[in-house]
Amino acid sequence: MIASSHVARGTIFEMRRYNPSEIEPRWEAIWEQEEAFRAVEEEDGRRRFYKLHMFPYPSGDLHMGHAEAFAISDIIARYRWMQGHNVLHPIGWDGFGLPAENAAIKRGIHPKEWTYRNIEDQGRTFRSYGMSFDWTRTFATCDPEYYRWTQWVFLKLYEKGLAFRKLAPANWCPKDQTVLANEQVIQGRCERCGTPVVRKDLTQWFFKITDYADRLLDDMELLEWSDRVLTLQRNWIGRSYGAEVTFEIAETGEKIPVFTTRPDTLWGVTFFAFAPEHPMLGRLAEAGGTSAAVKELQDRLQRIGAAERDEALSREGLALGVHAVNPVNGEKVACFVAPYVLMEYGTGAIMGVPGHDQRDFEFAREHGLEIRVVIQPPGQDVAPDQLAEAWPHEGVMVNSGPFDGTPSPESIDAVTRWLEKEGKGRAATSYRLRDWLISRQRYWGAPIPIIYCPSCGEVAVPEQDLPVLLPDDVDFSPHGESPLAKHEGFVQVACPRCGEAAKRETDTMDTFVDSSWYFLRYTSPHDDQEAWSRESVDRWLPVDTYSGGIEHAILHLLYSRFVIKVLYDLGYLGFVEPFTTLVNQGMVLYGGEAMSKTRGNLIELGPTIQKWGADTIRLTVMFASPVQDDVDWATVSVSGVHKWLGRVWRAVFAAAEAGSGSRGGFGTAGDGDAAAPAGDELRRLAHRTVKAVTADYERIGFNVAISKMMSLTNELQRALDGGVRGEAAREAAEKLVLLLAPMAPHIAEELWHEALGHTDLVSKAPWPTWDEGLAKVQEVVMVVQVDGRVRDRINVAADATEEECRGLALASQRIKKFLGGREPIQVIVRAPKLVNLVTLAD
RNA sequence: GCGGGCGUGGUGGAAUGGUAGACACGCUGGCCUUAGGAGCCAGUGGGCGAGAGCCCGUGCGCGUUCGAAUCGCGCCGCCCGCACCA
Repeated sequence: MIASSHVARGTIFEMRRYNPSEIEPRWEAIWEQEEAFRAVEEEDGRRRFYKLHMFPYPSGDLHMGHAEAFAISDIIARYRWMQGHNVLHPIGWDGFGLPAENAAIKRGIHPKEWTYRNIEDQGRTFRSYGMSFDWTRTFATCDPEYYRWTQWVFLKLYEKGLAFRKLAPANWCPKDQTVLANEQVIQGRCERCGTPVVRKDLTQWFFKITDYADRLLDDMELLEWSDRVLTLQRNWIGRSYGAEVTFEIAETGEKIPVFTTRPDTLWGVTFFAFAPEHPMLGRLAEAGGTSAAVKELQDRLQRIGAAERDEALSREGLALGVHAVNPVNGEKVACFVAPYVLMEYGTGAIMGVPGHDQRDFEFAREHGLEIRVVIQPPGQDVAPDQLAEAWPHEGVMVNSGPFDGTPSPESIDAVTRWLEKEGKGRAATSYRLRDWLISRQRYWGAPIPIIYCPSCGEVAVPEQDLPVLLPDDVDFSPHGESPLAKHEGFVQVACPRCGEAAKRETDTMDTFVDSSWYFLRYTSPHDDQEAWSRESVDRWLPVDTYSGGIEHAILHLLYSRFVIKVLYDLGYLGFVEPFTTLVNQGMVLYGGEAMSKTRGNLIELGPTIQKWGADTIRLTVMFASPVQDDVDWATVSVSGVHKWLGRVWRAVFAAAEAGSGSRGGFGTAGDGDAAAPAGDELRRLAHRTVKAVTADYERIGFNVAISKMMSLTNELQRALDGGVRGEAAREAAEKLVLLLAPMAPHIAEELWHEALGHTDLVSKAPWPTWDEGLAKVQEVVMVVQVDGRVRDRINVAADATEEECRGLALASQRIKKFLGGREPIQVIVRAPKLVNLVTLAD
């Protein structure tokens, strides 16, 4: 018994105005009191449904972007409750991260205080938005009770050899004396001070995600995600098939492999090039007598950023004075150092084929190197000096010794097999994906649980010593190394193995590590014995529907998939993909631009709810466009939706009153027979609407679902005005309220109790059903076409046969007029909707 | 350059290969009201017509089909991602 003051049927109805500011807080309090949306851990025969939305970053309060995203999540969760599922719909916060630190530096308050204050604000706004979260399971990733287990996950990867340190170039701002994440480098400059960023080599921690490249690609077939996101991930991993071919340096005898996707162009190699960071370069330059010039080039590159390097150096290069021997024909070609060769991809060295690669072509032109045609476009005979650009496409091999005449694409396999047989190379696969750099020289993150001992070396913090607590009293302004490095109490530690004085790792983890496993923790959020209970995780996971912004299409989703696969391999989980279905919502724009604080066009959610009510906002963002499309808040009509809710309010109260008097049954009119057919029609419409709207909920077509509910509202009111009374009116009103409940839960509860007199929560009420017979249309408008043009419309019974339709169409006076005596040469009948009379021969 | 997506009224958007523009916003006219960010009614793709109605119309072109916004091919334009990835 929840309703405090529901009005019994048959009493005098008091027609109140729709007043969301009075209704909404009341129902929010009731849901919370009743723990209406608490996921049930025990087995109770219901299907479990895990609805997750990407947890928010606690910077400031919620804005309209959150309004759109979380409305989708909440509607799905509430719909599943009404479908009789046991729903897990949790919320937490991605608490660590740079913005907290920067905001804190700017405002002079501690990141912790700033973060937890924002979490509190956001939580309050979520409640006033009517979110059906299970509030008993909430946490933030910056809680020590949480990051303890993030550190534990790190240790599991470390034990498996998947977390390791290596020297790697980082983005370094010389002014701020700090390492920057890629996202903080805007066009080669520091996002904060505008100083050009330089490369600096630092020893940093990585996760070996590259080991999982194939599985991350191949398991995509298990996912119901949009092609868009899957393609983004596929491109990001960037798997290429080809061959590794070993060249030999003529002067030193050193062997150096290169990766190529086009082994069929091997006879077109006219030069060889190394990346400027290639480790062999020093020795080769020495052998070639070019050490000074090479050193000068390397130093210059070191000083400038990656972006500038791309533009300024384009096809620059320097001959090393040594030669590489092409294994297929024994030719010696000149070796270069060239900045367009990347150390990070393949082997850091390339074979140069100017005839068939545009970059090699431009390089050859620049340096006066030979251009050779070894793949002839089909049916053509192109001489090298006729080439205006490289020919990277398919063709027939020429000037290629034993392979002359071999057509691509078979030529690639043929040459690869030959290389393997001759011991000159082998089939190989290369990836664009790099290992995941997780070190951050920052304060506000989870400390990496590693200790460096002078005797024992790198030692993992024992599990029972977790968490490695982040100290509060730290000077977190940037100084070029982690702020933790200056905190003696943190750094100094006894070696867990030998007890000697040792030092802690002072870098913290990338926040993407925190968010790569948080969805597991919701299943047992307060467990202080283990990160998650295997039993509980197996019950709830994988997530049934995961929703969130497209901006996380690559990093967060890829990292989570990777971590889950590792944990599966280690036996901690029983599934390989965390998120079965993914829904990406569009952005909320303002005047065609993304909302942002700096632009000053950020519409906050809290005040907007104050003004219109949560239900109106939820419906407005859902009605404005399909969920995956953007919404421009500058052009939406909040008042249109608000007015509709007013009509729903009045119609449902009126219907309840009209339905309370006579209980005579469906279609019975209170005042006269005239309304009986209208009541019958209303009833059919109600059933038809339930069927259609249910399908819309299933496919997440919320904008269309709303339009159908609007139509039902309009017809209900019209029917009431036309004198419809009794069950027909009441049933239509009930079904409307039930259909509306996931989207506008507050007004739905109020009407369910106050107008319709129920005592249970509509939020947990069974989803409305429909009668197929009633939902079926009785009479339809049949379109009669002559030669594909609509010439008449005839009302026919929905079950009219093909023969009946044909007869009606041919009997039509209008159609006779259009036929003008001609006999149709063909009659297409699609009973009962369409007849097409064809008179034209083609 | 490569990959993906998208082009429908003044606007947001509907439309299992079968009535294009549902449902709204906006606008126009009218009614009601002391008043209203209220309510109600009618109209609203373009052209022609007094009207019944006719013609045109989903970026452009070609095609498949009795029939195309929808399927295929070729353009044009816009958006997003990656970008010297060998």
